[in-house]
Amino acid sequence: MASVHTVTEATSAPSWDPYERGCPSRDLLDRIGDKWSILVLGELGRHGTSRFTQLRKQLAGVSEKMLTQTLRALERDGLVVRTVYPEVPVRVEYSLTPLGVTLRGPLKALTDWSLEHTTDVLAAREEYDARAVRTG
Amino acid sequence: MASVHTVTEATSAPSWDPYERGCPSRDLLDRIGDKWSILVLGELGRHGTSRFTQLRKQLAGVSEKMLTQTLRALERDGLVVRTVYPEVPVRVEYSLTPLGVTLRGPLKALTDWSLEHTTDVLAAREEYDARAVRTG
DNA sequence: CAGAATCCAATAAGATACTG
DNA sequence: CAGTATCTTATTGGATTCTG
Repeated sequence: MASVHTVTEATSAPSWDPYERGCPSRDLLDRIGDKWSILVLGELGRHGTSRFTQLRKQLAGVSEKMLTQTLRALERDGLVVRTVYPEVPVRVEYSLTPLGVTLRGPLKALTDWSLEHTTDVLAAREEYDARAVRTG
Repeated sequence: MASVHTVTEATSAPSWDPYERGCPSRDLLDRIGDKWSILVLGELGRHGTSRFTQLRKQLAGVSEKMLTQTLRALERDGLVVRTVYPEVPVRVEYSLTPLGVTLRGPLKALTDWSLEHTTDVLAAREEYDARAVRTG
């Protein structure tokens, strides 16, 4: 999966044309397709708002680094908003932007599908692997 | 971790439990989230059936290796079926399985979203980057 | 045609330590 | 708390060469 963007070279203009060939802009699909984005978006969609540490626990397994990167990327894409409360110690809350909310539907369709068809896929894998063993 | 796994060892049983914590099974999301799966699925969804070389052209940019890997993974997951016609030279056709067809809806929702909101995301990125520059 | 095999460069991911 | 910095390992992706 591609680039959780190495930021540093703020390429203002993308070199691809989102309209060419009706192509669904790999760039955007990559973002939601990366390792944690869907999960983060899902959590914020369900929870409404979460703090950094809270998210870390909910996503069980994500490292601080990855969570930060994912959150930053989502923020940059206008899907998530980061609010800092200058208390002591500082409190930071994340939630979906209106644009992020429009992604909830499509995302839910996807996670619903995965929940619904997990057993099918697992079965298919077992059969495939079994056949592979027999075939050599 | 023994570095002995050269991929080739058909990992029969996954070590995670898809039912724990109502988690939307990262394993499945990972599959469709990888670099080419969505595009391949999309092509097969639109086209109905495609041959290897045909797919390579339609996906413009995929290497043989990646296309093969993606196709194999999708086949293993029961989403794509591979049919070999023992002609000379051999002809191989790929198409969606019934299970794969059930993914069309969710996937279309996603690609439609990306088409619809590309400009929004692009605008958000520019603003974010502009602010980053000002902020330092 | 439709891959398989191999090698190598680029990225991503994770662990750990440190900070305002 | 909410990160940042740094280092190391693991995984990806692509180019190339070869084959039934």
